[in-house]
Amino acid sequence: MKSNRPVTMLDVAREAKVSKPTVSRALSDNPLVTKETKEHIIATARKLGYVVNRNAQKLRHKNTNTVAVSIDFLSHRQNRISDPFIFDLLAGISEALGKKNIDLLLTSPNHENSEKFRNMIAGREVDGFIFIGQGRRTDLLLESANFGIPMVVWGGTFDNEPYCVVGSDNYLGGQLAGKHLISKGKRHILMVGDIEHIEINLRYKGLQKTVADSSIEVELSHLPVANFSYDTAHEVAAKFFKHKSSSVDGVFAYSDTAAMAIAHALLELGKRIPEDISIVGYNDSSTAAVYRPGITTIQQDTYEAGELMVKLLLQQLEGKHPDSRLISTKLMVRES
Amino acid sequence: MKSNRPVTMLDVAREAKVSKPTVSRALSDNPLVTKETKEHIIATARKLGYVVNRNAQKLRHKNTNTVAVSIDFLSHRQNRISDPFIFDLLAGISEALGKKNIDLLLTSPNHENSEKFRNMIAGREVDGFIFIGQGRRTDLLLESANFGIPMVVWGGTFDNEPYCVVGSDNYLGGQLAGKHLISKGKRHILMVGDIEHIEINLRYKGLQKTVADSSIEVELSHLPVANFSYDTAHEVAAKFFKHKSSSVDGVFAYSDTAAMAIAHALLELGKRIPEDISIVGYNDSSTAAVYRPGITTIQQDTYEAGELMVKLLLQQLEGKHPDSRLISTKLMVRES
DNA sequence: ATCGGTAATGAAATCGATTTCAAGTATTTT
DNA sequence: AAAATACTTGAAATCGATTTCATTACCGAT
Repeated sequence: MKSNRPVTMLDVAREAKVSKPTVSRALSDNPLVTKETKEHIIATARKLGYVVNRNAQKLRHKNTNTVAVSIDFLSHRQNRISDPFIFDLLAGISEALGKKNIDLLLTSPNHENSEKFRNMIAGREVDGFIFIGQGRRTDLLLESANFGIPMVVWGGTFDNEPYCVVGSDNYLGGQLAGKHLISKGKRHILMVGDIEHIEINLRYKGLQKTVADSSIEVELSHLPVANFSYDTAHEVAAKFFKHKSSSVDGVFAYSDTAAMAIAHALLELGKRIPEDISIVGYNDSSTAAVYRPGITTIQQDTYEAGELMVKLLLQQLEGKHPDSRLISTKLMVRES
Repeated sequence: MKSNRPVTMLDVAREAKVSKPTVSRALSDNPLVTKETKEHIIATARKLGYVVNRNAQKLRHKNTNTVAVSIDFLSHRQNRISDPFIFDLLAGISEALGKKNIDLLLTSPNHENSEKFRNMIAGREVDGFIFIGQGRRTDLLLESANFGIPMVVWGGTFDNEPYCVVGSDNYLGGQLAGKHLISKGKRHILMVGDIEHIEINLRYKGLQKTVADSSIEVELSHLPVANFSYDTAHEVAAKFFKHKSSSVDGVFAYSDTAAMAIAHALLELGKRIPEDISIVGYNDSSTAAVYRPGITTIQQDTYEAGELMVKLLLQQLEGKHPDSRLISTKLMVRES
């Protein structure tokens, strides 16, 4: 006549002929309890199949042991060819949290305001937030920061941002791309992307520096592209290279998707890659590897990124105010 | 002299000069409370910035209102070119749960056993599980099912699986691929993939049926590939098409990644796509769209999949035992 | 033999909500 | 006017753990 009521700590206490507090202490390995009673209690707990009720525990402990990761899936659905990079980042965060035994609550932003985030903190659902892939909603991020929500954001750092940002070292990325192209003998580099965009601007600055420091004379020009889609990049590149019989022999694109689109356009115009024009992308998205020609790109260590974001968030939970940080980037050389 | 203690229901009760239960009822829109007191209470709650403590609520309610989604990120890290499809699926699930106001806890399997899953259920952390992208760990899934964990699995259905599976309609997918190739005038179709694999086997059966039903005479053969990576598929295809000067003019590959690898190999051998050989992939991963030539593939509605998985899980939580289900698939025609 | 100190345990309070049940008030019925 | 019936409300119990504080038992020191 087994009842369906879940096994509670009291059940274990009764069975082991001790009191509730002793069971609690034994299971949390408190030194107050003798080794013998501890073992006995652990054994009976296992025998009864006891599992601690996390909600009761959290209520009493007042800790949530949970971090929210916010991804804007809706905006991602809209442009389907968005970076699988976000997924890699999520994997890195998941692993880092898992190692510390912290739960990961996956959430999407409320599209009106940041009240949802505030409520999740106030309602003791989560201790803090990691925001990835929502560069376009800085309003929500600023609101959240104003509420005093512990948070780390993936993206570009701008001066004095009111929250902690972790992002790619865009400046270094630009330098790496420049050095690579120059070392391949390219003498006229075209930067494709909107340099009003903070992250891309930093890459451009890095590229500029490398060109300026080069012992060889290298020309640098720039082609702005407003929109992030494959098609737009393809169109802009096709137009640019068709009309101008330019001397450009190296391209640094704002993303791998753009790099592929540009490669596509160039091949259609009969150019050879990399003999005539060499292309470097950004992100090392999984697409870059299987594309033909393989896209040379700037790779970011998503594992390191996840670890770092989690670390910085935990520091905030301890009351610290860590600065924004950059993660290392490196060049991934492929055919292009 | 503002205290830092969080605002509780008792604070609201005192401020509004009513009792705790009345506040509780007012906030949950219980008809027992008069409209006036309700409004008054809601107003003071807002004034004090009160947010219900979810842990206390869950403890008392005994519901968790949370579903776990398990993805094996580690195995994904290993083969980097794994389907971004998993990400799309996750997005679909996230949206479906969000609509029903259910929290999504993202978790990874314990690599030894399924005890972690059991504890999450017993510890009232989550009500049930959705498993995606871990077809290779059926042992964990079976263990979990034996524990009586409410669960839905993404993948291939096999007869009498002891848990609820949602997957692509592989048989229909095979038929669609076959019809497409035949309509493009192809007369010798090669199925590439391991037909011991349940899902791929179903696609093969669908393809066979279509070939058999065709008014035109069509030859069908099969090339097994053990491993799921790009490189293996490329190698196997290169060898096959180099040695055999075969009559194959249509290929149905087990995935988009394989389709691209095969296309790659064929182009290297000087074949034209689709003039000489036409290729159909599977999954409509984001790579398939940007690849050149664009890969014709079988698309699955991930939005629908997410909705369905959530629906079936909720049915289980109501004590029902829904059958496994297939989601609709359709042909996405591109250049290949 | 008494005292002080330490080690191990348990009774009761607590975390912050919800629910049960009793009680009070207002309204209608006879 | 008394009784029966609704409506509202609140006191106390409850969910399942942890923590505080008091208590007991045992040891060595005086």
